[in-house]
Amino acid sequence: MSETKNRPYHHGDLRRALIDTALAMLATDQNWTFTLREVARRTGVSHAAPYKHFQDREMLLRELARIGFVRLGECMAEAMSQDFPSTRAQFVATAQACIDFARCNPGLYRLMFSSDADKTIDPQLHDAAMDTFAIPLRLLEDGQEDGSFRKVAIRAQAAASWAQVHGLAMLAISGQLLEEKVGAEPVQGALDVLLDGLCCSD
Amino acid sequence: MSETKNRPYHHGDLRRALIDTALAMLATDQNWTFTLREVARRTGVSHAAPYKHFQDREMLLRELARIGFVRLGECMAEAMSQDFPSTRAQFVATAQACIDFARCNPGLYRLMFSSDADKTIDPQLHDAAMDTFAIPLRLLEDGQEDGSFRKVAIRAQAAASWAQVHGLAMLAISGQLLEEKVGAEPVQGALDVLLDGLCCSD
DNA sequence: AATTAAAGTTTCTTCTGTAAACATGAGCCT
DNA sequence: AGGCTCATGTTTACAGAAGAAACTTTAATT
Repeated sequence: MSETKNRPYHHGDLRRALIDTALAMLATDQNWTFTLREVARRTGVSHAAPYKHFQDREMLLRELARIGFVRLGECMAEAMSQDFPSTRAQFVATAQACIDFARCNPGLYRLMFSSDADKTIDPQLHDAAMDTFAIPLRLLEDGQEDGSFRKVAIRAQAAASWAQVHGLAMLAISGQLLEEKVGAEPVQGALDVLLDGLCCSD
Repeated sequence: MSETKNRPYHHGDLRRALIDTALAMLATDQNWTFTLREVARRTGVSHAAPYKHFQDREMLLRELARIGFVRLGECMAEAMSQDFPSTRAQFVATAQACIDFARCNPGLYRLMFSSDADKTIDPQLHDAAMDTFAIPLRLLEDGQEDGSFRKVAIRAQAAASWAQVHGLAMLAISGQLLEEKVGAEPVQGALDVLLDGLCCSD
């Protein structure tokens, strides 16, 4: 009760506080159906105060998504920067990092790729997403360089890799990669399929 | 003005009419932010009438998603059932059918995989989705049988294939598979990567 | 010390979802 | 035919939300 009343009129960093509250609600509920008023209430501020920092509810959601992309990028960059016996192992570890991130933050991950995180109307969000996508791209380039990966159009390889990893992440958080459905080590197995190919080429 | 007033009290098939209106709005706006009242208004019916057919707004959305899965299944089944020189070509055509469906119905496709189409609380939706997923699964089984595809755990292969196709569809409708970004024939290229593998095995 | 502008609050309007009570009419039973 | 009944409509009511506008507080600048 010590700070119930003697809170100063000005919050100090309400923008950040609102973001933190919203991220917490997103993590708790695993959805972003919360209202802006509820966020304001939990932050202990009037329902109109958020509008001083965010044009509307959707702008807050896009900021949450942007933060999500930054964090995802950090996770993948960290996983990628360790020592590996092969580029292949490095690829798997980086992919696993993305999928783990989705598993730990399903709500946030869904938001990042939902239509509420429209990258065409928010340059900052767009850039954050692009920066994150650039991380695995470097891995592919290095892999082609050192002979680990086939030398085909890097763009196609990147699209395929990203589609695969993102697709697995989405399947994972929809509960469709459970052991009983898909065997043990489902992600490893699926990544092996991508790495070795579907066809019998040999 | 001929039928403005002399509409009968009972609609006849309001449930279907509401679904049609909602599908049309989804197709026009490419999002499902429409309100239930607006759907009712456009269907020419009072704002409470929909509740006689749908428990709440989310239930209508799940029904739209269910219809989406049925239609997607039809598209893939049709593409798959044609004559092909190889199982590989059949696989590509089926994948393309899914991605084309997403391109033609981006709003609906997004809804189908959004958290508003929660398969864990709607058995009918869950079943429709499973029926659709089963279609490419048969293709993989046949491909393993006839020696076109590697004989690895079918579940892992299915997960990888589905992840790849769904991932590409999502990238496509996010405008991230444009020629200038990803080269010509981006989908074909990405699918080739999956089919042949990322690694230099040969 | 006075002024200003950013960051809060209060108040108000318009909308939504949803519940409850009421109205209509199509189909069935006699 | 006459009347019941129930699914399917409508009307009315209400709580809560978005967002605009006008007002208040306080930190910072001059």
